[in-house]
Amino acid sequence: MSSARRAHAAVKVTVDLAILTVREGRLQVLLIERGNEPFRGRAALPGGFLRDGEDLDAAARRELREETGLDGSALHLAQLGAFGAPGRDPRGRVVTIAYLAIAPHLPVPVPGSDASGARWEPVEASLADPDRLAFDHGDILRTAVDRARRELEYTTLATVFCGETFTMGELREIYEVVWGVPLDPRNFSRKVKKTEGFVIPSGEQRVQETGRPATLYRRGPATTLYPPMLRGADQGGEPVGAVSPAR
Amino acid sequence: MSSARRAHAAVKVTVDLAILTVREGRLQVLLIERGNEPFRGRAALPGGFLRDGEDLDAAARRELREETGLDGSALHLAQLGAFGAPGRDPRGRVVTIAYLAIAPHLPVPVPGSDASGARWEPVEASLADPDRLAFDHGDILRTAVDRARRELEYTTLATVFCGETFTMGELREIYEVVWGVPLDPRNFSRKVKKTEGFVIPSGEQRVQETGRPATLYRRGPATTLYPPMLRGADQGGEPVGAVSPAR
DNA sequence: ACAAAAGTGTTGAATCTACACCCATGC
DNA sequence: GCATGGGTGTAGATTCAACACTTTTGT
Repeated sequence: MSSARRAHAAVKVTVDLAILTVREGRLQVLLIERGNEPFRGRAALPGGFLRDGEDLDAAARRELREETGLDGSALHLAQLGAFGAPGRDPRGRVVTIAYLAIAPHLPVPVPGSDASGARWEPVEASLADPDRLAFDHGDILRTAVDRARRELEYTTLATVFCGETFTMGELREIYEVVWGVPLDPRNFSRKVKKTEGFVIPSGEQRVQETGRPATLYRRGPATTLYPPMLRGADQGGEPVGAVSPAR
Repeated sequence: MSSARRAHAAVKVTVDLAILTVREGRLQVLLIERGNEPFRGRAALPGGFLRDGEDLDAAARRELREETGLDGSALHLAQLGAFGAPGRDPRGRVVTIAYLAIAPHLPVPVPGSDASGARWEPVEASLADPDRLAFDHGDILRTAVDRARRELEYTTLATVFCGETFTMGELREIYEVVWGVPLDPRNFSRKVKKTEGFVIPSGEQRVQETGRPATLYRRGPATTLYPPMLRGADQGGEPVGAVSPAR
């Protein structure tokens, strides 16, 4: 217990974004290099302070646009939760609202970026060293990846990793990369097609470098998957965000 | 777009709790009657301001204790997310971090309560009128109930609704009440027992008012359920907290 | 022809659902 | 005995996992 105990702590609120994509066969996250103190020169998730009169979701979309040039209305954007440990920001008491954004396989590093250097990096690299990212961004990223993995099971989230149209193989690659397990192409295809509203055939085909041309699909109207896509047992992890032992 | 647009909005942070239990065959939420403005006399979720140097989770546990007399370490407590729409609190800019707490079937209203009147109320009643609860607490409660329903499927959350020991019938009642669907007692029992680590027999029995005595169980070590408990198709709802159309 | 990727069919194992049936208690 | 809830057995439908096999392209 610290001694300071005035009620109504003076708090600043930031919004931070874990923007994930699948590139080069790996799950990658968009990082910026911090141009200012604290943590100057360190890699960090893009984000910034909440403005007066601004909604949280709007702030997330604005930061997305300012720092990456991406259009928030086209991306999946969902709140992950609040991170507010007292010592997480050396400037003072700062609570951040973390967001998970999913980007389709994008051109490259990112156009119109505000920050010194924005780049994609494989999440394993970012998570390998707990102090690789500024603040508690390692924790946030871990939460984001967990969430993305989980949501692939029960929702159609995987389709937003893909472009406007995509092949069954591309969609399957999303699952394989995010989950880190190989899936049977035959059974995968069958299951996706059988799940009502998951994907709809666009009527066109795409010629591959090799092999038979693949049917192109686009997102269907469904958001939740029933039955869910399975990735086998275990997976561990707390029930989503449990705080107390509760056991 | 509002005109005020200084960066670094001055914000206060509160913590609000949606405390759920199953009582009298219904899913109920703990409400207090507000003793101060704004919304004086209106029903609201318990909560209060974050203090200096205090962790978010610690604040949630403190409010739980202060306002309800419950011991946070014994309850399931998990963050739901942040709610921060600009107009949600007439006192100014207040972002709240909402928590979901699950309480076992408790004695009654609640001992040692701080607030004028704390009471349990069926969630349908609280949600029937969008303005029944103060602030945006209706939204928060809806999110909490959705989350609880979802977590019953994939986690052992149901056991924390029960006391230290419980019968299969009591555990089943949790599912039936929270989901609002009847379940087959025979299949339910079999499935729970087959899921490793969900429950463990305590070796004792409880004599009922009527019928054969029931075996008493206590929580097992598992936190996630595989395979999950199923409640049939649909359910609808956005993919958990999607913000943008993303479609 | 051959490699490579897209797809279809099939089969055995596991699971879900529904329900018949037995067990143990209070009245 | 009989009502009531706890609990086991079992059969048919559905789903899953694994893999043989066919289709369609580029080289």
